[in-house]
Amino acid sequence: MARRRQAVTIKHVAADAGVSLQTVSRVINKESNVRPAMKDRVQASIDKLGYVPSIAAQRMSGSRSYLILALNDRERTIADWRARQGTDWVDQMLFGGMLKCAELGYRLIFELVDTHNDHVERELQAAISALQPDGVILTPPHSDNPLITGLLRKQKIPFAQIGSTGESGGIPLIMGDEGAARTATRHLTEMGHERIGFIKGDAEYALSSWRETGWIAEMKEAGLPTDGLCAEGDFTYDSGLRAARQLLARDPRPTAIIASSDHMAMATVDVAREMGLEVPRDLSVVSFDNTPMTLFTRPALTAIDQPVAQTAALAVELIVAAQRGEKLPEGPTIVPATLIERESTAPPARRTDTRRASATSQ
Amino acid sequence: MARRRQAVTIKHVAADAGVSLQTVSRVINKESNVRPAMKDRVQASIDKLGYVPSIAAQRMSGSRSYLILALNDRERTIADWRARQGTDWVDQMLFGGMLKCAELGYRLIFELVDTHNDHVERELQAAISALQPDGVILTPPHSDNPLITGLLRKQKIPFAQIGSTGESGGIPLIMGDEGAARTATRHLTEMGHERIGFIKGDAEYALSSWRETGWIAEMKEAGLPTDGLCAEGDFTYDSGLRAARQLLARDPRPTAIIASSDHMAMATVDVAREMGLEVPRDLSVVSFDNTPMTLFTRPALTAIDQPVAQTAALAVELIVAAQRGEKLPEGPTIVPATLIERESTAPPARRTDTRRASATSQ
DNA sequence: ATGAAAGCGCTAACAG
DNA sequence: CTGTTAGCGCTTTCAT
Repeated sequence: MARRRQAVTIKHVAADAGVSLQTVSRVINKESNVRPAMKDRVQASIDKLGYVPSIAAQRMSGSRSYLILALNDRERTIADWRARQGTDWVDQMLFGGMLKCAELGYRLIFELVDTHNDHVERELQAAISALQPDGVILTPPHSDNPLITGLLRKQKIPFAQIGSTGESGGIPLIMGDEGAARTATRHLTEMGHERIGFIKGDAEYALSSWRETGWIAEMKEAGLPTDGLCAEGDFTYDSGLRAARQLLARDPRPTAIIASSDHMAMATVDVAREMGLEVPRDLSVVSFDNTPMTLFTRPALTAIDQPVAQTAALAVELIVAAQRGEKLPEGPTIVPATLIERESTAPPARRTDTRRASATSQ
Repeated sequence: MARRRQAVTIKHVAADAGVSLQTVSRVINKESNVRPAMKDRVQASIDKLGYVPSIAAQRMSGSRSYLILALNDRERTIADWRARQGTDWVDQMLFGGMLKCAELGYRLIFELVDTHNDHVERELQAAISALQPDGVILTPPHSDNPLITGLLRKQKIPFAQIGSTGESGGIPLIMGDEGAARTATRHLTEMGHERIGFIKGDAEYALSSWRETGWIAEMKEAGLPTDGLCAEGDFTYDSGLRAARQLLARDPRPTAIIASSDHMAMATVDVAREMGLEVPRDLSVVSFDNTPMTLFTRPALTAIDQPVAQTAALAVELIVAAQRGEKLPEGPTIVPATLIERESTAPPARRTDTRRASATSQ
C-alpha cells in the first residue's frame, strides 16, 4: 500500500513563488493583509502548479472543513429509492445544494439518519466526528428533532432547518406551504368551485398542518364551508385512495379535491375514474409537490411545485453566511411555492357557471 | 471563529484504556497483531467515549481517505435535474453506492465533471487533490475518457468503469446490454412478432451499439430481417418521435418497436396514437432503462430494467477490494438486466397466430 | 505586511 | 505483541 501524498502542496507553491507558507495560506484564504503584487505572484504559482488545498489538511489545522452535511430520513429515502418512483427529492436537494456549495467552494455530503431510532444522536455524532462539517441541513420530518438540534447547538455547528419555523436555534426555511395551499384553493374557487375537499399529509410533518391551515383560511375568506371536507392521509397512494373514497362518498360530492401529495392526487384520480367520474370534467384535482409523475399521469396533474432546489441552495448560502459570522435574516426564510397548471383542473361542470366555456385549463 | 477540535480523539481513548495511541490505532484498523484481551479493553473505551476517527486525520497520515468519488456528466445531470423528469439515475447510484460504502466504512461523494470540456483533467485533479479519494467510479458516457482514465492510472487510484469493457485499466462493469437487447427481442419474437423495429441510443454511449448488436443477433437467430428496421436516436423524446415516425412509415409496418430509452418509447407510443394505432394491440413497445415514468404512462411500459444500484454497489465493492490489494475478477463484471413486463407488449394482432387470445400481457 | 514555530489527529516505520 | 518517534499539509499563534 503506497502512501499517497499530495502531488502539489503549499510548500511547492511557496518555494516556487519564493515566499513563506503563511503568505500562500493567506492568499488561499483571501486574507486582506497581502500586498497585491505579492498576491499576484503567489496566485501565478498556484495556477502554474495547479495547486489545490487538501481539505483534510485544512480541516486538521483550521476550523473549516468546507463540508456541509445534508441529513435525510434513512427509512423514507431508501423506501423511495427501492420503489423507483422517482420522487425527485434527492435530486432537487443535490441540484440546489451541491451546485451552490460548489459555487462557494464547499462540498455537499448527502447523509442518511435513522430518525426514529434512539441512536440518532450517536449516529449523527459519528458523522460529525468523522466529517467535521461546517454546517448541516436538516430536512423534514426531522428538522425539529430535539435530539438532533440539541446536539448541533451544543457543538455550535450552524444548521438550516427546512420546513421548520426554527424554534430550535437553527436557520429556518419554509416553502410557503400555507400560502401555497391558499393559492391552490383560490385557483379552484376562482374557477367557481364551492365544495373543495382537502386530503391532509402525514401528521409527522409540520407542513401538513400548514397546508391545511391555508386551505381553511382561503375557504373561509371565500365564504365556503370546510366541514366534513377534510380527510386524513399520510402522503401515500393507499392513504389517498381511502381519503378520496371518503370525500367522494359525500352528498353532495365535492367538485374539487386538493391532495397534499402527488401520489394521493393520483389515487384520487383513480378513485374518481372507478366511480365513473372524469377528471377534470366531474372533479378537479390539485396536488402538492410536483414530482415527475405529474408529467406522466393522464390527465397531467395541476400541482403546487415545491421549490426544493431553491430552498437547498438558500440553506447552503445561509449556513455559509452564518459560518462567516455574517448577519442572517430575522424570521424564517420563505421560499414561495408556485402553482403549475396542467390538465387536472377545470371549472365545475354541473353548476350554473358562466365560466364553463373551456373544459380544460391550459 | 472558534477553533473546533475533535471532541474525543485517539488520545482520550488511549488514556482511558491505559494503552498507547498505536494500539488504539491498531484496533480501529482491525490489525491482527493485538491480543484479544487488549483489543476488548480498547474497544470498550471506544464505545464508552463514543470515539469515531476523524477521516481528515486518517487521510493526513495514512494512505486511506475512506472516500469514493462517483463521477457523473455535469451537463446531462443538470439537464435532468432541471427537467424534473426523475430519471432516477442519481438516486439509484446513491442507493447502491452509498449504502455499500456505508457498509464498508467508506463514504460516497457524488461529483460532477464537464466531460466535453478541455478542463476535465484540471477539474478532476482539483477534486482528487481536495478529497484524495481512495477510488473513483466512472459512469457513461465518460467511463472511457482517456483524459480521465489516464490521470487516474497515473495516480494509481483504483477506478471502476460502468458501461465499459475496460481497456483503459480500470475495473469494468457492464449491465449486460447486449443480453438485455436479446431478451427484449426474444420476448417479442416469442409472442409472434416478426417485424421488430429498433431505435438506437446516443452513439456517444458505448452501450448504444451493444444493444443494437443484441437486437441484430437475436433477430438473425430467429431468422428475421433487420434491414430498414433500425432508426437513429439519442435517448431524447424528440429523437424518439422522429425515429418512430420513420419506422412506422414503412410498409409493412413493424408490429413491435424496441426503444433504447424510456423517453423514446414514450415518444413511440405517442406517435402510434397519433397514427391511430393502439398500444399494445397494434404495436408493441419495449423500452430500456425502466425509469419511474414507465409506471405512470398509459399503457405502463414493458421495460428492460437497468440494475444501476446493483452495479454501483458492485463497483464500490470492487474498488475497496482493489484498494486492499485483493484479487479481482478477470474480465468485465456483467450485471444482468431483466425484463419487466407491463402493458405495452402483446402478440401481434393481424397475424394468423394462435396466441392472440389475450390482448394484453400481464 | 511577512515569516517562523507549534501543533491539529492520526498512522507508518521502527524499536523493544 | 506493544510502544515511541516522526511527520502528513495546513492554519494558527506569535514574532519581526
